[in-house]
Amino acid sequence: MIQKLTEHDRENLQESLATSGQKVTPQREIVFAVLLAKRDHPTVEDVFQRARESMPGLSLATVYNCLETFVGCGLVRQVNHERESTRYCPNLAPHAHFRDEATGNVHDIELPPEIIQSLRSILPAGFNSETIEISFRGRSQETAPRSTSN
Amino acid sequence: MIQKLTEHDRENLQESLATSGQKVTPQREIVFAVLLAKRDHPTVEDVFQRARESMPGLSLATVYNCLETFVGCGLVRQVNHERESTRYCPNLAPHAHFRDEATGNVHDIELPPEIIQSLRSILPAGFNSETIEISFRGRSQETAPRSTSN
DNA sequence: CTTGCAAATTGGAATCATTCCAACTCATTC
DNA sequence: GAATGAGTTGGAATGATTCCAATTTGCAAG
Repeated sequence: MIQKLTEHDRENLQESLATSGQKVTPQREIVFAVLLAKRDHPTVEDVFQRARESMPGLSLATVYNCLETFVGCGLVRQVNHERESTRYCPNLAPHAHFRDEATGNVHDIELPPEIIQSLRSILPAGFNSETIEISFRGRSQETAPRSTSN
Repeated sequence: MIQKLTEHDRENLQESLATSGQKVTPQREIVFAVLLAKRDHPTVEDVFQRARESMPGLSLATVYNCLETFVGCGLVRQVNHERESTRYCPNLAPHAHFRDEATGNVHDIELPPEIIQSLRSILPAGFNSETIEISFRGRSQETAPRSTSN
């Protein structure tokens, strides 16, 4: 079951939405809370299932809408690996992703600023990048079961 | 219209296929030739259209099969950006991709070994990566029309 | 309070890339 | 020249995502 948002998180949500002229709704609160509650890079379907526990009437379309809205106002990041379902991630710090082929789990990998800097520097003149995405694929010796919880 | 494979390219194809116990077929030759002829990171549909010019009876399913086979034996790389259709790339040297948001074009960006090295080094112990994918998204001042030809 | 809006939500249909499958082709081998 | 098996084919099936028209909701104005 999903706990409610902390005061701080709700404000964050409220402000980010307001900035792009949008409002907090019960659905958006729940979807946001789900993302914060378990940071295991859930798919839309995952979010849908979890959110339904608190709000049974919630529709899949709304989950798509909410997540798109959040991405639009910079509250969460999309994570894609190959052509698998898109996953969502409320970690806004610059980071790369490691996808464990054995388990399917996705881990955040901290990204030191100097690496980002050196990556930018390999772009030829005239290439202006807004986003850099880095993903590793391989195997990790995870001990924990499926999760990278909060 | 697609030129035939050079002697060298055909041998390359033949050997790579043979290594995983597979044979050269007319369809595979054409699909491979299409990839080499214009290295603009075509989608399956692109490849299909181009290959049909030389082999009208070719089926889409076969193009999918051929490309999958090539990826399997290391002849070409898959390139994914967000959830767009998969693109294919016969450039085997380590490189990143730059996706121009304005045109949709994808450019190869050379990747110096020391960068790859430093990227590997940010992985925590226990994470063994087989592949690193790096993609930039932004805008470039391209002068040339849609292509990054051979 | 009502009324009227605009934004948000909903369920289901539509789309699109990709995969699956069963039938067919073709080159080889016995 | 029949059997074998890989490869090819067209069409059906799948699955994630998007689209859409109909409601619902939250407010603001009267």
